[in-house]
Parts: sequence; C-alpha cells; structure tokens
Amino acid sequence: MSLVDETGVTDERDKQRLRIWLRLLKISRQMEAEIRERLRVEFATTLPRFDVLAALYREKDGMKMSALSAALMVSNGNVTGIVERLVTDGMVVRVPVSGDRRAMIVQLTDKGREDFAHMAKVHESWIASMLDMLSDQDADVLVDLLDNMQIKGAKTQ
Amino acid sequence: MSLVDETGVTDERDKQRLRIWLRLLKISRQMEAEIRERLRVEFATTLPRFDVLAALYREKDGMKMSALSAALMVSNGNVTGIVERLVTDGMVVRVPVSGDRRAMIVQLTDKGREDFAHMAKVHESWIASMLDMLSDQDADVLVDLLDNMQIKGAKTQ
DNA sequence: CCTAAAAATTTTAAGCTTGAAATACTTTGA
DNA sequence: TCAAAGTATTTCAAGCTTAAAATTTTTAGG
Repeated sequence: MSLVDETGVTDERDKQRLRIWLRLLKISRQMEAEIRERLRVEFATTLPRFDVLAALYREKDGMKMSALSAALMVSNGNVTGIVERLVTDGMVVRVPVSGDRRAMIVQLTDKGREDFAHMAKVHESWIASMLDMLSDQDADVLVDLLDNMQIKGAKTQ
Repeated sequence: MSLVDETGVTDERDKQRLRIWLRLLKISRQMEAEIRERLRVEFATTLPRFDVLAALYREKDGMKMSALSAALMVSNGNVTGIVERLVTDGMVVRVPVSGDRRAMIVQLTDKGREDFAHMAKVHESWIASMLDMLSDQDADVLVDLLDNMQIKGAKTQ
C-alpha cells in the first residue's frame, strides 16, 4: 500500500475541510459583527460584557474569577478588565470569599439581573431573525452535525 | 388568524436557532483559538496578519488599502496598523498609486509570497486535521447548508 | 477657475485579548 | 515550623479592533 496520495483524494478532502472552515468563519464573523453592532446601538454594551453577564445569570450564587474565565474560555487577565468595567456600570459586584483571601466571587446586582434578562430576550430574537433562512428541517440537521463536532486539539470541549 | 403564538411553536423555533448560533460560535472560537496559537508558536505571526497576506496572495498586482479592508470586512484604520507591522516584518510593501496621491497599493514582497505559500500549506493541513471527525458525507451536507446561509442584516455577503 | 462634496487614508481614544511576570495567599510535606 | 510548591488574581506590554475625527487629495458643478 502506498504511503503517498497518488490520486489526489486526500488533497481534495483537505480542500473540502478548508471550504467548510472558511464558510463557518465567515458566517460566525458576520453574525458576531451584527450582534456587536446591535448591542452597541441598542444597549450601549459589548459582546464580552454580555458574555460575562450570561455566565453569571446562570449561577445564582456568583462565580469566582477563575471559574468565569474558564467558562468563557478566555484568560484571567481579560476577565479582570471586563468585570472592572461591569462594576463601574453597576451590573456586578465583587465579594471576597470567606476562608480564602486570594479569591473573589463576582455576582450580578439586581440591576444587572434585570437588565440582562431583558437583553437576553431581545438577543434571542435577533438570532432567530438572522437565521430565519433555515427551514426547521435544515436547522435540525445542522444542530445535529454541529453537536457532533469535537474539534481536535481544542482546549475545552 | 391569531397574531400571538399561543402554542409556543415560535418560541421553540427561536430556541433552536439560538442553539445553532451558540454551537457555531463555540466551534469557530475553538478553531480560531487553535489556529492563532499555532500561528504564534510555529510561525511567530498572528491571524490578522495571515488574513492580510492571504488576501494579497490572491491579487498578484496588490490591493489598495480600501480594497483590503473591504475584502477582510474590517475597518480602514485596522488595516493601517496591520500593514504597518507587515512592512516592518518585510512581508509587504506600500507603493504609491500613480494618478492618485491619496491612495496606496500594498503588495507582497518576494519573501512575503514565499513565506505565505508555505504557511498556507501547513494551515490547510491544520484545518483538515481539526475537522477530521467529519465523514465525507457529513462534510458535503455541511458545506451545502453553510453555502446557503445568507445572514440577514449582515453588511457584505 | 473655484469651491463644495466626495474619496482614500491615517490618527485617536477606548476597549478587548493574550502570555508572561508579579503579587498575595494557601497547602504540603519534611 | 517553615520553606517550597501551588493557587487565585492582577498587572503589564503588545497587538487587534472599532467608530469617529482629522488630513490630504480628487472630482463635480457653477
């Protein structure tokens, strides 16, 4: 059996995967840009802030900085800055952890919870309208395909 | 006919679209992070730089700054900075446009062309390996679905 | 010819992002 | 006990990104 690809099959396969990636990237960048723009115009906020609020919304008791950066798959230093600005906005508070003076828990304020609940509803409708070219059938096929894609080499799945 | 959704059908549909978006976003972020990391470690470069080189590689005669930012769907000011650093790296040159003293054409240098050709080959193999959980059949279905997704509201398609 | 509008690009200010270094605290184990 | 290793977080420097303002040059219309 040959160790080299004499028929060009592998090469064609690689090109198909590259096409998928470029298309995936284009779509997600378009949608992301649109969402960032709408968050900016309609809610005077940003996607990173929205993402942090979304993570905290799911955890009634708040999250440690490290848990937050793990959940969002971004660096610790990154979260520090975003949370700082959210504190300034009055959306979250930092609470010291009793028993560990290194750690901090971040929690939504009442305002943060209310504001996010509203934004999340509107956000969901944006997504639905952006993706309304998909038939219900296509949507089912797509969700199924995407759910089974475990990217090789990626840190957290 | 009722104007409100009394059966929750619309709501379920919206949630399905949101699932698709979250999954799409997760996958593209994972892949992007992996690609950034590899570009950094193996080629000491960044994704934005790679993207600019890729655009210029396709255009033998170079591109005006405005054409470049349109092709990459990023702001003009953004391209200014990236090109500046690529010039420092010796990968591209700026050439004044005869007949229009406002404009600049950016072109790959010989080094830029050679370096990019190599990186592009390796890059393609990264993508193929990251997506090798897809059967050829799934890949065909996916490429077809993605090709037909024209995001509503997005600037350029 | 002249001026106002348009076009190409750069600059600026603010925020996001990272990896690496620094700081502060806790745990482990001899 | 106490030093070394480990953990949680922040700080830092560099680069990416944007929208808006500024700069320079070209084009159009009177």
